[in-house]
Amino acid sequence: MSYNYTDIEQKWQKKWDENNTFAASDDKSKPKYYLLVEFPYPSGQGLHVGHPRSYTALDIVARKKRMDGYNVLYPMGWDAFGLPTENFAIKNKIHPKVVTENNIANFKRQLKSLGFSFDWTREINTTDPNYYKWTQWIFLKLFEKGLAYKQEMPINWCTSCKVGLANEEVVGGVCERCGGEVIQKNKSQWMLKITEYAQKLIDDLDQTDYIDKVKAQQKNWIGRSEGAEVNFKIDGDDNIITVYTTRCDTLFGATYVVLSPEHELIGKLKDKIENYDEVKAYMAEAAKKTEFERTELAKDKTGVKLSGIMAINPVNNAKIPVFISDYVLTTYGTGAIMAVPAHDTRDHEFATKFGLPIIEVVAGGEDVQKEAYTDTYTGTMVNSGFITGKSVDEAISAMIDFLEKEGIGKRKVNFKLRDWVFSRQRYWGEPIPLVWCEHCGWVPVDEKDLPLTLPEVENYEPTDNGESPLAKIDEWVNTTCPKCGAPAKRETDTMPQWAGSSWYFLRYMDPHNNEEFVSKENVEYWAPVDWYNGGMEHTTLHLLYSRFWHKFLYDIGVVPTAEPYKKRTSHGMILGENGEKMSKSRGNVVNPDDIVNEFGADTFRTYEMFIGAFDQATPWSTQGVKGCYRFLERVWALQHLLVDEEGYSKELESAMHKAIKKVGEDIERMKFNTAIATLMALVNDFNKVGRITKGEFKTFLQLLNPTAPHITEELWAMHDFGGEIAYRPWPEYDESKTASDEIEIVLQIGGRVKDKMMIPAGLDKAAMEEFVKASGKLEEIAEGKEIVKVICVPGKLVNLVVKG
RNA sequence: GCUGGAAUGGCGGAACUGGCAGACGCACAGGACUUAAAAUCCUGCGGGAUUUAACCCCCGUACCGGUUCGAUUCCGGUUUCCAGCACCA
Repeated sequence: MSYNYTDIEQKWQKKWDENNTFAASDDKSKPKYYLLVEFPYPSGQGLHVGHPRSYTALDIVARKKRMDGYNVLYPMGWDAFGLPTENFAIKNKIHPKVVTENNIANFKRQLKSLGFSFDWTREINTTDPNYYKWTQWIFLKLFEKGLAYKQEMPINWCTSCKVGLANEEVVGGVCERCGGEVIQKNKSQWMLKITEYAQKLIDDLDQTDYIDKVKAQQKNWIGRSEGAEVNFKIDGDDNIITVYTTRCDTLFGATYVVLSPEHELIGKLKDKIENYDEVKAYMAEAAKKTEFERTELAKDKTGVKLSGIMAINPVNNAKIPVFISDYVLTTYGTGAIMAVPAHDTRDHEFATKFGLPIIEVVAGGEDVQKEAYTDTYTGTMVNSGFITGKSVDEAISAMIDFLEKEGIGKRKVNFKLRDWVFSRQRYWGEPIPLVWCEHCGWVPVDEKDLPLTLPEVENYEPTDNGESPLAKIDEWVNTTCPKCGAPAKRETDTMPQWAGSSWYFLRYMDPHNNEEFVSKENVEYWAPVDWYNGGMEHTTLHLLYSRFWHKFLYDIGVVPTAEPYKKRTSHGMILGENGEKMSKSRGNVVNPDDIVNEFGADTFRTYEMFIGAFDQATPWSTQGVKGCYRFLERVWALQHLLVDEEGYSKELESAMHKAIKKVGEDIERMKFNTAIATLMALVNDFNKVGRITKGEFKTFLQLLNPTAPHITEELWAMHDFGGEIAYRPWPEYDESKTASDEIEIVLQIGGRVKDKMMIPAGLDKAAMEEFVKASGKLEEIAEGKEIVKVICVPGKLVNLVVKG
């Protein structure tokens, strides 16, 4: 009988489905293990081979953990709000809800065809009103605690999607999703105060077991810097310019001050600025540029001096000029800087262009008139009054003490992280459950009236004036104030796609609860997620947002842990066969359906794990898939070698124990490729020996089961080994049996292998040296040369140092 | 520029704490089976020198240097590539 993967796989998938084999148990007395993969956005393209890399990996871990006796939660759902669905709906005149349903059906079929052990009884969908009721509820809690606020501010506006974007969604000056041009546009937007959690989001990374690059990238994005704010008086005026600097030790070298073109002081000083027309023109010019243009044109510094305005350097009372320039960002620090051209490249460039003085205050560089000396942390202060002669570190703390004592400055920590723009002017998202009342202001919709559902509309096209499509539906917009009953209007913006995914891992713990977003009992049992795997592209978006929401929920006492995810790992991308990123335009996309049809799900899963190091990008190889198919065929053929004998045979006993240990450890370490290599080597061993005992076959099937569940269950059932592998404990190994009685060691001279010999296992260093010396081998390989030194490494080798 | 990571055969990749470099797979070559091909099975497979053959020898983990009895692994420096950030004061 040959290996008929299609029949086998359908048979077992049906069985698992009907029996809910992998539903997490409600038995809370068992130890739990919560594994999470990012739930997909059900796009029209269907599953990509990149999705199953993550799903298969944690499916293997899930199956292994079940065999280890854990109550495993491994759920799946749909992150289904979002622009592509809406755009498709508009183009094809189908309701987004219908598009979503169709896409989900297709995704689900594909996922099931791969035999993942998801708990489908807990499936969730962010667009389901029973789900987004709680997304809205959490938003209202944020609003209640003052963490959601509406503000008129310049936002990133995608001209193609006609929607505002969060900073995290703008990549290289263009829209992350569609690549369209992003401009700055003033709009009144709902914002979430993620900045309030900036410090905690950094600090609490210490409690987590995230891979280093994720931690590094999050810290980088939050961008903490320590420095000081310093006040500069304006000569003959009461206004003060406050600047932010990380290097207050260089204050004696500050020869001018620069304001961002949007700085509010410019308006206040209007009457005193002699060249206001010129200044105004520059401001207008800067406002027209997109943020991208401003940074792209960085090579050439531009700016205008505010004639008639002089600032006073507080440490030496020098009168210094004030400029506006777009190289100073309004959104960071105070929107104003003190310029130290001797020790900052940008300031140097600007000073050179405008003929401003350059004063060296840290010694050690070349000629600061020619080039800024920026590598200054080891230098000594010069030309710096009371801090002259101090090291940079000493100078910084001395200066901060001075500033605080004199009341002209203070220590200050800044973050690059900005508040989260939370409004979207689109239809296919969660309605923001707030009502605007002339008398009461923004009033939350009553909790009992949640969910506030999306109205049925004819037309969900975005409007050119930046209003949400919901704004056109009068009967929905016009309502009464929940507080005073007066006529009022609903907020018409919707939430961004990131809202639903910011807490979904909590809903899986209790997906059908109508009273609470999750019951206390369940969240206390299941939280936190033990292991979360997902793409690096979500590090600064989803991962940061969901940590923020979770921390908030922790602070209001509804979840028991400060961090949502204990461990976070990330898989590498699967590239096209040509080594390029897979994309439709490059024509190198591989469809999982084709692979499943031609080789089966078990082959697909095995190949995806064997393809290369899990955390690294690797090109797809159709030949490689065939190799994995051959392996499974050889596994199928093992039954012809089966002999009626329990236990392990003498010659393979050690190999079996080693394999159990290695495969188990490799799964924990995400070394799936070497776990499979071990199993392949084992099949080679069985063939070499020419027979396989029942004990060996059983153990082998169990070790392979997490990777290739269908074929292994089938072989197990065919040979009446009893029950199903999925419910059996993981095989045990005996450490003492992983070593053979005799081991081969290497004899070296000067680190070069000269010979090998067999010695008894388990000898300590002295005994080993004794044994090797007694064998006479050493003299033999030394070939008459004098042996100066003998280095013994137990169980490994003997190295000689010889003379002559 | 900053932060993180990587570089090993024709290819994907192994090598746990410094101890036999190239596991496992692919591709390729030769052989068996076959009328033939495919499939399958067996053998070989980093480079070089040498040889009837085997043994043996030399070089080799991006590059230069160091530490060590011994370095793919540790240290210093260089180059290239990938990812993220980027006028963040």
